[in-house]
Amino acid sequence: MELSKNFEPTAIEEKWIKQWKEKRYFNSNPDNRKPFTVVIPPPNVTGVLHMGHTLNETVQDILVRKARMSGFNACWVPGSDHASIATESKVVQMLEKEKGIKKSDLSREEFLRYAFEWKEKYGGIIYNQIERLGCSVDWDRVSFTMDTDYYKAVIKVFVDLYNKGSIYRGARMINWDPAAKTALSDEEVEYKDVTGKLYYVKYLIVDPKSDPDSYRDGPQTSDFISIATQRPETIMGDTAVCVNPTDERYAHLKGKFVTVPLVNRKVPIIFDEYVDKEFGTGALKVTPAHDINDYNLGLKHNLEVIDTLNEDGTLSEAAQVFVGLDRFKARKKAIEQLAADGLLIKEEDYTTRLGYSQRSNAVVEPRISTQWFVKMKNLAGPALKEVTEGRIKIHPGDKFLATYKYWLENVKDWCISRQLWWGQQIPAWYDKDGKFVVAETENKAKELFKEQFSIANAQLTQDADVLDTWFSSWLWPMEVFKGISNPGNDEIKYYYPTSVLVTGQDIIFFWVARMIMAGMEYMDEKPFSDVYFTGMVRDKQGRKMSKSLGNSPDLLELIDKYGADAVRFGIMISSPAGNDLLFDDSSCEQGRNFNNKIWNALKLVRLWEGKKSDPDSYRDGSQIPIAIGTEVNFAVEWFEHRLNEARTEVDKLFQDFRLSEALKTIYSLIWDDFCSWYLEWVKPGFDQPIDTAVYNKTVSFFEQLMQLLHPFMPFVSEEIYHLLNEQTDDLCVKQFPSIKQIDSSVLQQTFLLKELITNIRDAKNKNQLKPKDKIKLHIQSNDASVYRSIASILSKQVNAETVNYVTEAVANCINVVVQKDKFFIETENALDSTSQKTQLLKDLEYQKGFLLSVEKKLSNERFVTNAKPEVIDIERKKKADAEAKIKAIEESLNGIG
RNA sequence: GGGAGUUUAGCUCAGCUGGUUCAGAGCAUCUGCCUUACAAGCAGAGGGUCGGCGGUUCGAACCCGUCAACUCCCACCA
Repeated sequence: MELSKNFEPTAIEEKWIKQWKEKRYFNSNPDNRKPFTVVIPPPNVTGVLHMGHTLNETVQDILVRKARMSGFNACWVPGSDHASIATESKVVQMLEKEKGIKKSDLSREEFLRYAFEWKEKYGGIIYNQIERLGCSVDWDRVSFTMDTDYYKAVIKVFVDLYNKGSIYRGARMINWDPAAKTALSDEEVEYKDVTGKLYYVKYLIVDPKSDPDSYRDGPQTSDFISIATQRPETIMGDTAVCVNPTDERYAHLKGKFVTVPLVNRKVPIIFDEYVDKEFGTGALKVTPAHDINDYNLGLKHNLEVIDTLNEDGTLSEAAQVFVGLDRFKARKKAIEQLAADGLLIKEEDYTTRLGYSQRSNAVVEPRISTQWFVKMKNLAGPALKEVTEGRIKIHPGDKFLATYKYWLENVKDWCISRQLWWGQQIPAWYDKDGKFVVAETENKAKELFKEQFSIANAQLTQDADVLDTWFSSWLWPMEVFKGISNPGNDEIKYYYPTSVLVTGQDIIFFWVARMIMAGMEYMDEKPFSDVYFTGMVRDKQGRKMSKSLGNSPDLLELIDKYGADAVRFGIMISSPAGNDLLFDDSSCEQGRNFNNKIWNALKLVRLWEGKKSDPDSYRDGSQIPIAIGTEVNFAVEWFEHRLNEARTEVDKLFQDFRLSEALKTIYSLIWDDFCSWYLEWVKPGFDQPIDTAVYNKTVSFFEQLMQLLHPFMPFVSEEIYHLLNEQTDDLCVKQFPSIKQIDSSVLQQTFLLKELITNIRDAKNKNQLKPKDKIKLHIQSNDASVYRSIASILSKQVNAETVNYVTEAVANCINVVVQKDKFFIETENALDSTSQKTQLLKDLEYQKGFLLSVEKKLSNERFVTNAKPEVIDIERKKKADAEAKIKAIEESLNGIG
């Protein structure tokens, strides 16, 4: 078969995706092997994979493939998350844009029908991307957080936690998203610094003494108190003004009242330590309905709560003015009005942190509302212990342990109800009087009404709200194996706990911590043993990748351009664990080049196939026949050793989750050791045959290299594996052979050989000799035997016609000193003895300087007494070597004259 | 305001328990090569007082202190 010039990934990827799938290699069922389980962090069903996903998926696939090839029953569960709020807002948008339908015009059932349609249509996109990337997931196990059983499991957990007293319903101040018109959890709020204005407003003081009983209507004094606020539009909800009790500026105001501007309500001046005397004017307007601190103050001082906002962020009737206006428009109006009333003192620029809804990006409004909450304190304890006591290991550990601990130790209750339709509807049932029970079904609820309230045949309506999407995804590692809906089944027993969770550090609280809580609560066992946090993917300039910046490359386009292997390579090569990585197309290019390098090595080896000296003698390549020339034997032995050494190293790196290091190790093993050294060493001369045993051995090495590379670059490795030889198996399920530690005697000689080749080539180059210019090489050494096994390779690599041993200097030659021995390069070209001399002198100077530093160290008494004996021995050896080399160089210099 | 992390060649990063033939790799740059697997390649070269200062040590990129810059997380100051 004719091999193409370069590696062409597209058709090859398609072929292997299909074959792997047909042969069901990635489908897992419980058996006698140890499981290696990974559950995918379910991407949002409506999304596309961005580079962050690409990184996570690639890391998972590498771990899973490695495990599968190492004797484990590897099971990687794919799936997606219904992503309640994110999806619902997309569906709402789509309905308005494409069909002109408003959500409010639809019934819940109708809306959900559209939402499911949408999910079917767009949910497939991410699965296609996962497949194209080469992810070895078990497609029979696709899970979705709104699957029927999954839905039931979520409801079951809600009911159970409620019955245990861990879920409660109550009115609290929560984060309200006025765009999505739903409550949010604390974690769904993102704070950003914004420059706003601080407005100083006059609150006129009312003296009630004139008429204590009707102070509210009492005369206003011209005296006022100045109050700084960022939110003049909430003035109408003010129910007090608060100052610090120790603030002497305001001591005279005890018992007095102020008039709230715009609405002329009289409210008391209260005193509380909470107020910072130094900030603003030292006086605070208290708006219990619209600020968490004010709310707490209100509770403490028993203040009235006036909610002046509607759920969509417009002003409500209670505001009395600007009713129906959006809060930001109302702010403008309020400022204008205050100025007109002569109550606006001044405004100044001010930087503050505002909370934004993670999903709708609307400014979050603190709002009092009745919601469902999970008590977190009890759940947090075991989850904290699993990590602090080391049963769950976080990688990289030191960085995230502290964050994790802090959050769990200070965890607040979790608001889980959302005023949405897309999600699991809360299983609470109300009668017309507002009495309610929590039950999995309506019938069960009716029974409970009978039991608890002695009401038979109550007319019940279900709570309209759905659950936070994370309230379903925290069950993910259990419920993908039906561990909640069908507890104790064979699969959950086999696959749980999973092996490693690979995810972004941004969802450590949203998801990781809560999964551990749920796992401890429902399985009494951690959900995974290791957590590997990948960093955030940024662009070259260090900016976060985002749609709005347009700096996030399209995964499928990247794959089309470079190939999936190259993309995987590109994202892994510069991806230190836990650190952010700056992604750039050029690293994919490097991956593509690597593909070609391998491809070309394949072409070389395939060329040899027809040139085997004795085609039938060896098939298995397990032994080297005696007949092989020593030089080749040497190369084979060396590479065998090198391969095993690298494999040991790679295994160690895998254990530490240092995957990009592992990839670098393999990259350099293939490119440098295999292609640059080994293949050159065993390459037969032009038109020469290659020894069959060496050929077989080379193929075997190549196969092993591809196996080592396979987890990282599955397509090219599988393809090459099959092109190297007729195979009876596929690489993706081929088990790694055990690593033999080879006690190699050739290592010293390899160093020598490499150094010789490099130095002699360099010397030729510096003397204007082309690589193909023939030379005669004379070696002057006390121990010629060390050169015996490498002389043949050496002569070939430096293009020496002859290699012989001499006892004294040879005249008119290029002089090279390597280690302790002298080499004389005889050539027909004219030589420039000056440049040679310069070269040798430079080398001599360096060696002398080096010797000096070593001697200085060794003559330092305190070094000799304090340093470890091994270290001293090393220094002594350095000294001896340097002295020998200096001697050799000096002799060479004398020879040149 | 609290906490964590980062700072090594133009860029992205290695450098594990402190020991100068370790100051490295890959990109990028420059110079030479279409040498019969590979120009998406090969052979070379330049480039860093390891953020600043101080300390511990016989010896520090590595340990300690301090300062600076950047990044992230957490927190209710109008």
